[in-house]
Amino acid sequence: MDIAKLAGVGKSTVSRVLNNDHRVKDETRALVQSVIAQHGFSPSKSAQSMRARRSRLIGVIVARLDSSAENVAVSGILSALYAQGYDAAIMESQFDVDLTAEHIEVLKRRNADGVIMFGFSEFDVAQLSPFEGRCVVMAVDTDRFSSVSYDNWGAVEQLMTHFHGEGFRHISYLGVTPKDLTTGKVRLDSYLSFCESHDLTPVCNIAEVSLDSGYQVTDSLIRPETQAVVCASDTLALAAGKRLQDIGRTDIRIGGIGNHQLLRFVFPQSISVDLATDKQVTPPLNSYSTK
Amino acid sequence: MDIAKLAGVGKSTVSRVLNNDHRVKDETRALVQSVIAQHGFSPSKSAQSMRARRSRLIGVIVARLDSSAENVAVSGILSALYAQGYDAAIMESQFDVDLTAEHIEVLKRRNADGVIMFGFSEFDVAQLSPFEGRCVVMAVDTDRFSSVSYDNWGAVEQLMTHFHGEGFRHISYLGVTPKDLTTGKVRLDSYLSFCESHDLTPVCNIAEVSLDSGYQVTDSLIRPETQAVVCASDTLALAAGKRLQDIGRTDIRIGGIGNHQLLRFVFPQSISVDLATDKQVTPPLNSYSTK
DNA sequence: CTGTTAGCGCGTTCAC
DNA sequence: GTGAACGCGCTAACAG
Repeated sequence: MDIAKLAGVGKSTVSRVLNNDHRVKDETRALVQSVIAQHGFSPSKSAQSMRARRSRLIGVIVARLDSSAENVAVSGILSALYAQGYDAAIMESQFDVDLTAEHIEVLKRRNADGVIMFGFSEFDVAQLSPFEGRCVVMAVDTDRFSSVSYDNWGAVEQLMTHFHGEGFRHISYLGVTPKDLTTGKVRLDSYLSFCESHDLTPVCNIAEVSLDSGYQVTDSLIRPETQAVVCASDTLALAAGKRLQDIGRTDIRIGGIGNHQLLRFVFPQSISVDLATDKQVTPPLNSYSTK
Repeated sequence: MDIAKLAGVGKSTVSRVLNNDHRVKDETRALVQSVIAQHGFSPSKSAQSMRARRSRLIGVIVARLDSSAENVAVSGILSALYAQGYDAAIMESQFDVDLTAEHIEVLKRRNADGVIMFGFSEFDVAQLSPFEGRCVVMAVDTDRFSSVSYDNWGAVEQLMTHFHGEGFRHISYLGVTPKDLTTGKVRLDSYLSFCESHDLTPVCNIAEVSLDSGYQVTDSLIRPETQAVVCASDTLALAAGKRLQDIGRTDIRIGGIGNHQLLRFVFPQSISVDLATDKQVTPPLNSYSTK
């Protein structure tokens, strides 16, 4: 260690200063610190994590970097991590199982202390076994790992209750494929269940996760008596809103999930529930807040 | 190295297998590989980068994780990086000088091989001095580091030329504060210059970078004769589009910068130029493509 | 072709 | 309080 000789002290003294060990005389500490500052020295994380057997690095694997829902969560996660003195390695799975596997491998090789993974349908949680006990899976239900699952059922129910409370009895639903368990099946089931228990006639259809698809499929949901359209995501809600506008049905209200700011801005007749405020954490972990 | 003993060979042989060194007998290689596979072993990046004096890690500091313009660029950067066998450390500056400094410090401590930084007004490129010669600054003009600057002037000019070519002579401009050199001043100057050289009367104003602000400021740009509004960003264009819709001026065309998919979807009367296709790289670097 | 040796920069004993 | 010595997992240089 260069600093040690420059300050005329031993390596371990420098190490102690770096780690705020109290067993250092104040003058010595000041001296070492000034030398460190002068040379812009900073300890190597590689060496530290090699020796200390931990890296203070947490991998955060999102599905898409440009997903607004994930961004909200990531933003909270990052500040919580930084506050605890951890670094984050943000990676993008792109819903790709192989790419995800590579990311996990990299995290393993970097001695990551843990992983926060945003799940997707095809993702096999078993891939996380190297991080067993040190990982959290978001937006997926699994009993093998700690998981934070969004309250998909509740989100749809919340929207339905809202519209139903306004006296609406003709509420359509625009969803995504049930192959996607959480965004697809659970939300659709929640809609159907609500309809059944409240004696409503369900009118629903499935679209791709794209604006154009949502736009086109919307037509199949519109009857003269339709009063609202609940959508499985804000992207679909935007698409539906646009279609409704184009066919002059601005009387129809829109419900989305994700709390995307553009939705309400462009289509004020819409509401969107925020998944981030309504999570279910299983089992209990060290608490972290999205704030 | 555990693998070495298990396979009954020397450490360096294992190392050679790991690094695809040809100087290993095929059987030995196969043996070692099978042992490696059996134990799910993978070499520690910490140890490697400590020894090899390089980490194959590149820091990518974006301003905002949810910026669509940056996401487009990052997406291309990531695939280019992965293709070259590099890892990326994605970080978010949030336009915060201090946070950026911390990120750079972390990258230094992790022995990052280089940095790709998306600049912002207050950012002082001097902070990157530890990575002198090994960094690229995006969206900022500087002669100290390699920089990729978007063609801000050209983007506005392109939009103006487009509308002018359609015969429009009353084109307003909605910009952001000139304190922001690239998004603010350069784009505004480009507008003013175009007006002067084409004998148009400039009508322009400055908004905050928010939907609400853009919405409000739009009014000040609208005259009975107004034919188009060019905006400094797609966010502002969305805001303007909404305002124009609300006041029934859908005859007015909109120009944005950033190629945000929602803009054209919601307001088909708009066009948006893509900064990503029109970059200026200074000085020449190892080429990389956003594709 | 393969094994042995010497550090990379740090934290952690253990002596002083 | 402080310094010297050792080893983390790996690669490069050298010796077979």
